[in-house]
Amino acid sequence: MPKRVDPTERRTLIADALMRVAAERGLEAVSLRHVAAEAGATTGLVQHYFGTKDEMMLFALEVVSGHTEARIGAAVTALGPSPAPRDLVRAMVTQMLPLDDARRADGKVALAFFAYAATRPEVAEVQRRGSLGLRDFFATLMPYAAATTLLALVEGLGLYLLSGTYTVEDGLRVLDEYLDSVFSPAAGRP
Amino acid sequence: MPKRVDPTERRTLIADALMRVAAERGLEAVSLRHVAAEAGATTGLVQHYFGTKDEMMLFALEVVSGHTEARIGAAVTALGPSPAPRDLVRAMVTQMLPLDDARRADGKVALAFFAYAATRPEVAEVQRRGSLGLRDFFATLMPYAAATTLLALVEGLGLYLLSGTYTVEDGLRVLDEYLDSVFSPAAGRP
DNA sequence: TCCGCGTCAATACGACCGCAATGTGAAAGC
DNA sequence: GCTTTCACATTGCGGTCGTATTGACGCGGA
Repeated sequence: MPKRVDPTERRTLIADALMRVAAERGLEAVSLRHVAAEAGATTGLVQHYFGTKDEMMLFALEVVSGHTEARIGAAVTALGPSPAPRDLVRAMVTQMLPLDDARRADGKVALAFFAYAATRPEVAEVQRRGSLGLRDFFATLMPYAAATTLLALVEGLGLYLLSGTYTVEDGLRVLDEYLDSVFSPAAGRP
Repeated sequence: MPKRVDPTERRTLIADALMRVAAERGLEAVSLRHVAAEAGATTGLVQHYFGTKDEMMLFALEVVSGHTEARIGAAVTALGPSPAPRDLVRAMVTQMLPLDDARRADGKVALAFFAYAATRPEVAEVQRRGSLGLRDFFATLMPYAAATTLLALVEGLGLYLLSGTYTVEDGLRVLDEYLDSVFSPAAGRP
């Protein structure tokens, strides 16, 4: 047998390059050549690990959601055991907001994929499942309607933060106010 | 002078074709050839009225925002004079949601442009100005923080409605609940 | 009348695209 | 040591892209 290589390692290496290209120049700049160049490889390598471009895109989408899920998981464990519901929810949705460069890059790619999904039903299905899973989890911590609202609110905040329309302070203030309205029992009313 | 033609009429004709292509096949399928074919014209005509592709895209973006603004204006005048603030706001944001085919198509294009803007600062600036203008107007009808929240919420709802993640009923329920929380004086509390 | 210009069509060009085919090099098994 | 097989590199094909160029056609002004 010849030299053996971990295929998923190579695939994530390529997907990382893809996301760098997508974050810097947009998803429409993602081509086999550009991704290969960004990865310091040739198009042949990319072709070897992804039979077609669509395969590559789909894998990259999974990597992006993997990033956010990993961040969410880390933030949750950092909270220690049995945190207050409000803290838990806040820690989770905070990881979905573009608050630093890493999350900004992921957010850009995620947004690009959202538009990409508008004409690819199978991609849309992946996103749909992820969002609804999150919504259902939130619904165990707060009323169903509030969970639905929260998710939409966070998505919209992410958009406006990404485009620079809202400042980070505004975004966090909006988020905290909404969490207050859900989790605190109509505070400050005599 | 030779044959004269209304240039803006031709330009909107082309832009309409562009939006049809974008709504059906995604913004990445928007090319001079495709747009020209959809408009029943040649690429030469498109080039004649838009020196470059970017000019065409920018004009189309203005047309999309024009659509929503027109819908908003119509909905507002349909409300008659001096409507209740809640009704006014609801009528306006409802026009930003993809609740029928026309608004769905516009929403798809708007989403595509949002992603497009992520790598084009001058496009992002156009969108930013529009959103902040709307936010400031809403801020004359409700608290500033609530206006900020509402806009983000509507944007997120639009996304989830577009992707089919939320149903129209869910979306409208979320919207109405939020409007209740803003406009009704902590109802149902003795 | 005919000239000039606005309007549009036709075509060509160079760049880039996804993808397939083919070649090369090295390590594992015999 | 030869062969096999995986891991990549190279190259080329057919197509589409944005754009520039060029020309035809029609009509208002001289």
